[in-house]
Amino acid sequence: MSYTYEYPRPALTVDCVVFGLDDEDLKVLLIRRGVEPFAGRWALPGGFVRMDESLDGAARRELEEEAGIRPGHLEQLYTFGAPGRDPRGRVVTVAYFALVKLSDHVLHAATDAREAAWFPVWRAPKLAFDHADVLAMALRRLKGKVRYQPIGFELLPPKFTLTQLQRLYEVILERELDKRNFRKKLLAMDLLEELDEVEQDVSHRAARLYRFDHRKYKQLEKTGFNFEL
Amino acid sequence: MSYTYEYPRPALTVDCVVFGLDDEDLKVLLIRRGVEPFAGRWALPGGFVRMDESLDGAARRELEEEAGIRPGHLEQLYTFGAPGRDPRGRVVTVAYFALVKLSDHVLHAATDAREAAWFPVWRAPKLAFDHADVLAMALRRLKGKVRYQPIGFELLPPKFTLTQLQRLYEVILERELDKRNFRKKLLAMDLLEELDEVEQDVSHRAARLYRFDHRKYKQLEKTGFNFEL
DNA sequence: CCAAAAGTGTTTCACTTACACCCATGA
DNA sequence: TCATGGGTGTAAGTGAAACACTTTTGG
Repeated sequence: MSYTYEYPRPALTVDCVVFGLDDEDLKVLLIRRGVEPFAGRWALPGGFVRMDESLDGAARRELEEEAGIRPGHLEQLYTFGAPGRDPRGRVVTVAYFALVKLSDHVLHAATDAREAAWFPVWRAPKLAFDHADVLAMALRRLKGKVRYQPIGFELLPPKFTLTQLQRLYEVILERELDKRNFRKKLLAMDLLEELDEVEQDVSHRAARLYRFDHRKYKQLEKTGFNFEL
Repeated sequence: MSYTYEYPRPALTVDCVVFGLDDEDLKVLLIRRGVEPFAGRWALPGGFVRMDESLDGAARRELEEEAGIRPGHLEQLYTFGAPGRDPRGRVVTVAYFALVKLSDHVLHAATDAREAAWFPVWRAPKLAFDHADVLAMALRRLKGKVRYQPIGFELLPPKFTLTQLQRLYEVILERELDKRNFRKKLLAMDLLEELDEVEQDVSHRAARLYRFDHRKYKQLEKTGFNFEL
């Protein structure tokens, strides 16, 4: 059936939804397009998949090239291939979903002459192509996954306070959580290493810092343990 | 940036993992390959995506063409694109995951001159390409999803007994469930319509038949109800 | 009357939820 | 000393899990 190779082929791209978190908001990384179609519009970082690289590899390369970002968590999200999604012709895109520690990634002005910026996810500008759909799906995935996999930590600095962690969940899940119950539950999991340090430069009692214990999590995972909210 | 279109493009296919359930086993639909590579080997049904059809559309078309199947549930699973996965060259495949009522799909011998058959998922033959990985991922997805979405019903006939339903979950989740707790929980959800009929032709007390109430589920979904196990 | 599966309730235990006050710190 | 967030425990309610016998039917 090698004649099948003579079929015309769609173009193949990857696009990445990269989330970050700061004191104000959950943020998403966008790039301003320089060329048609959608010149001037904001869009997800992404680009064409090369013949010799994996899909994950393409996603990582594009993030590095377009924004100098190496995400702490990267996973495939969904593949979008509706025939009309790119006005230039048939382009199928494999969308990825990534989390970064914003503190590590202050954008040092547009790596490859493009404009890159973080936008609050709930107030993103109008996006190019079907990227609004991609973003929406990524948010749904984040909201779902954060509850049963400890990926949220990839949005925080290595050392964080329980209040920061709680705020992370509140922002992502879009609801308030009870402080005492939250702390009880998380500490009971025994996945947070309690440090002998406190946050600095606050004008009130300084909170204790914790670190997520990846090693312990991997152990527990094997024994059938399930992280849950 | 339309020069990018001159990049060489990977070929794009879809492959489908179709599950069915009978009295013995959870089954997966396989097609025997007629040509190289992997001639004679069993593989997932699938084929090339046409320029004018959606990815879902391609999956449905291939299932129809290769096995005469119209699945009750079809969803995108994952996109596999490791550079070496097809010996002929770069082929990226969008994998789908489908459920059918086996009773509706007794295979009427190979629609397009190919051999198609149902295999027990835990005893599938050696598969072509990376299809074993695809199957493994589909199983993981099924196992996960069946617990929080009522898709299992797509594997059963429209009218079924609670015992059949329980067996379905036991087979998929690979563990035994307590009969009383199972019935209590499911009936409490109020999603099963109790019919005035019983199963036929059994040599013991006949069990009552139930029907899944899709309509009611859609209602409840809106009100924030969550199906769970 | 025997075999086979259908059908049915209660208790225990664990976890979730709701809820309010004192403490430590820096300004 | 005041403002700000940090940190803590208990009681009530809800849901999960464990568990065994009687009923119905056909052979």
